[in-house]
Amino acid sequence: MRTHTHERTNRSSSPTAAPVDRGVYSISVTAELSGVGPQTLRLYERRGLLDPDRTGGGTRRYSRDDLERLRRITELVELGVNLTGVREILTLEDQQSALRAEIAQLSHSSPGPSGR
Amino acid sequence: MRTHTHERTNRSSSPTAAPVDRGVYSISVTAELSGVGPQTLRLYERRGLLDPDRTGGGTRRYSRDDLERLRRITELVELGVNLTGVREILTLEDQQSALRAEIAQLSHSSPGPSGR
DNA sequence: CGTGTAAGGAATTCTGACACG
DNA sequence: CGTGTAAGGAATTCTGACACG
Repeated sequence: MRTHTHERTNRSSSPTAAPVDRGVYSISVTAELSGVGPQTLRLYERRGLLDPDRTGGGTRRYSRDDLERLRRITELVELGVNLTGVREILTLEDQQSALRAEIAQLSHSSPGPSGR
Repeated sequence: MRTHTHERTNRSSSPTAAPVDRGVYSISVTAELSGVGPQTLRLYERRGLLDPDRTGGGTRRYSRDDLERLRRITELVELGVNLTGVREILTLEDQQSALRAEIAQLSHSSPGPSGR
């Protein structure tokens, strides 16, 4: 997981997870940036892989975070994983990063034997 | 037809992972116990989902652990995950149990705020 | 530009059959 | 009983097209 936030960042208030990552890209821009096609993006959403924001009018707004997630989806699909599998994997990976964060915090007080 | 073996007889010596779990079931017995069919078991192996022991003559020997893993595989396949996805998921789940074990050990010295 | 749904080609998963030890 | 491989039906994934706001 790489964070490429150069400028344009949120050094405003919260330093950790940024809920400031509002959706800004339309479906057509997202399709162009990702190479994934609008219909496919809608399909991913119906399958529970993505959940972009919506404007009051119902238009999808994809965030930077959504784009990163989409990159991972594309990776897995190219690997040959079907959409149901991708959904499970993303869930597991989300859990994993939570677990790793917990370990990092616990290690703060007592440095462990550096697993892995 | 699912067999709910609630026996859970593993009170031998080591309480955690038992490397004593030698392969004992032939492919036909494993097929019968799991309802998975011999050709499918071989396919799972080629796809990297299972890696049963082999006798000197090359005959597969499935362990209790393999059976448990197979149950999980069946679960995921029935859920609609394809075999490539199942492989990735099993890898992630193996990593997860390692991470959880690490957390459990770290928590021994300093009890955390009960995550999850 | 956005929304959604129904049709069809390409690829995948799995089984039953074959040949052999 | 075990080993392996090639053939074919069923289901899935994705795209281009349609109709509409």
